[in-house]
Amino acid sequence: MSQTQMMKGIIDGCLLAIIAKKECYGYEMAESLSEYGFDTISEGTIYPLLMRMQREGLVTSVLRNSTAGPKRKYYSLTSEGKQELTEFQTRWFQLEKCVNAVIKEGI
Amino acid sequence: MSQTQMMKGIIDGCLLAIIAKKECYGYEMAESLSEYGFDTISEGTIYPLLMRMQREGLVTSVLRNSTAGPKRKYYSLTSEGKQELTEFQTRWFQLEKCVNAVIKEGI
DNA sequence: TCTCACTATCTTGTATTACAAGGTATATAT
DNA sequence: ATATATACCTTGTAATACAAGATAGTGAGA
Repeated sequence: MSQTQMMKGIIDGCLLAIIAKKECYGYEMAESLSEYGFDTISEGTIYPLLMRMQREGLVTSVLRNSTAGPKRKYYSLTSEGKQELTEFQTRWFQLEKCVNAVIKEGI
Repeated sequence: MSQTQMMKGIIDGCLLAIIAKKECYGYEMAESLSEYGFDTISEGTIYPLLMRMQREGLVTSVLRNSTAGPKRKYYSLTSEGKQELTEFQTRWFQLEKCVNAVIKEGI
């Protein structure tokens, strides 16, 4: 069992939460997740997720010039994305409650 | 994004926690997880996980007669299993902290 | 008796996931 | 020139959770 496996399905929601705070690009999100305390999350994980969420209509993107490298693809939430974030938060709090119940209490 | 995806990698640890409380068999663990508030977790999920964890030396099993159906395969934690449970708890609390930070706070 | 419901385990096939590894390309500093 | 940091993307792989279904024992009621 690895930290990796425990992450499954949760990174998506965290990316939505990060984008909700401010318009943001993939490379920046990877750094942001590290600052929040996550183990380094590969760009090979993040970029496909962003592309899938765009395909699903949860986010939109625009290219903007950077002063320090190639163009950045900035993502924003759509209204569907905002709704999905809300639903993710609900699922997360539910999961948190259940796992803590199993871990901490006796039957 | 589904509840399903968010579960990935977490069920293992919850099973270890349930077995730690008392010797337990697969079918019973499925019911137990429901009582803890989890959405129904398929037996097609649980049995392969138990078999994998046995293969990895985290649990052992014994067959015992049942008064109400076929024999039950009761699982117990090995010392490796106990250690893995401890490590799972550490990883879980870390994950919990990080996800809540992303969801709740601004940068 | 026979059939239904419940108990209990396991297998097969599928979609999805996270990632390592590597490729491509731009900008700045040395 | 070349190195470093920035920035995006693709390919191939191992693992995951599950739906669906196979198999089988037990007990209750028609």
